[in-house]
Amino acid sequence: MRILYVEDEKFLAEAVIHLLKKERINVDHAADGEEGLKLALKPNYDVIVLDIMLPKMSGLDILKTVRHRGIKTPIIMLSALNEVEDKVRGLDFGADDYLAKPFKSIELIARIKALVRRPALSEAKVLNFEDLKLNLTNRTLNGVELTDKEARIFEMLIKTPGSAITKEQILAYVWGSEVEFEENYVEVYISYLRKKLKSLKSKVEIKTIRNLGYKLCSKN
Amino acid sequence: MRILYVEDEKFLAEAVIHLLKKERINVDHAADGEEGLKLALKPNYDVIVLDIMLPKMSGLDILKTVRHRGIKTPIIMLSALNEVEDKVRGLDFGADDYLAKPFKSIELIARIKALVRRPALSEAKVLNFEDLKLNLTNRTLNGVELTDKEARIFEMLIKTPGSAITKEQILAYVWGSEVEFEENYVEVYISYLRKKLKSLKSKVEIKTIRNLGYKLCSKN
DNA sequence: ACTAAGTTTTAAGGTTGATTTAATTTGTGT
DNA sequence: ACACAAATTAAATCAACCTTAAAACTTAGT
Repeated sequence: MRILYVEDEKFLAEAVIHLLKKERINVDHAADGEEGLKLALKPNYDVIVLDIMLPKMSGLDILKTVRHRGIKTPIIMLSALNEVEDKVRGLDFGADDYLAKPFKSIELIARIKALVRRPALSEAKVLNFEDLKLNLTNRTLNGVELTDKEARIFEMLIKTPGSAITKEQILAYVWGSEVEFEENYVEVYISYLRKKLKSLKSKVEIKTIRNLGYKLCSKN
Repeated sequence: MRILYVEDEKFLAEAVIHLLKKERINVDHAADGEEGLKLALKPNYDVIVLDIMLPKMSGLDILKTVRHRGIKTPIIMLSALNEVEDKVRGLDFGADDYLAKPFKSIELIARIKALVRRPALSEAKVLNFEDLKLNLTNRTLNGVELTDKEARIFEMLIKTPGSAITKEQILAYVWGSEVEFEENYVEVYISYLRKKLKSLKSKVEIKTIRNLGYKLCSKN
């Protein structure tokens, strides 16, 4: 599990990070709002923890921007002021939980885990469309193995059957928004996926919509 | 046999530990709730004994957290108050037994032994997959001896034949929360397990799924 | 307490295969 | 037919993973 923790109080941050690591939670830390936002837009995190009062850009602004971009990662807000105001505003803007400072680390850990609740060891995450079955637990498409990037792109496609997704959306989700945008990345991987669909003799194909993006649909 | 005993009353704790040691039971002792939880999450104990009233974190909270993590170690709750309330709540949260204070040490010892004997009686701990038979009672894989860590990792793999498990999951289950995260531990042990599978000429192999984890599957 | 055997941790170097890069070819709409 | 978008391919790169061996622990036996 990997989380992003945006916190400017150096001493507190260090203590919390230490405890999170002991819990096997990987932590990226940002010490101000701008860096926090930059990292928050990467598609790497299971949970984002945002202090509200931050240099350069407030936690609430990060929250707003992230949600505005359509990123659904669970977010926990922290506030030094136990003000109902902040709490209400945070939850309004799409935060998932709220914790007043000072808090016990164990409390934060519990809330992080509550938000993630990963599926039990055995249950597989499977997505279906027509004759296709994408298994994200062992990263196979009808038995054929996919690489990390292939699987994430196909996950996007299969989650929105019918409607198209743009290359920008794919880049944002799979590569994160910090990368130099190279649309060719997407083209290369779409090509790999098509090759695999062909080898599966699937009835489904990835259709190009010029100047827009791609969508999954039945042949003919 | 190794147990964890979480108890803040120093004098009582010393007396009980002394008697347990006479019984050749190895005891780790924690004097407050936080330390208790930390130790309880290690996968080292045959039984955990939790006082309910503790500094920093109550025994009930430890119990809840431990069970929430899927740890099945038998747990005995101790309460200074002979309150039905506590008893009921403890058992609800997944405790295996309950003992009211004051208790006689011999009583505690009897209950610990009762709990340890239990699984041996009911379940023959054998897990199968293809041509492999993992015996957890004597820790052998088709007759070949495994070390503790090897056996625990292989147990995870064989319990989820279809799907992959991540290094994080393995670290959490086998090493518990105490270690600074070292993925190389897992890699080393996977390597040892592969060597043993090879020497068994098994049809089964451990497959790496890059950036995800490992799974067990038939060759070819 | 000392020794020996077995297990786990540490660390370094080697290998592999997914990803990136880049050049070329194919396709599409006007 | 033209211009531009998208597809394809193969080679280069780089991070993830593997292996090994030695050091550091543990445990049990004398």
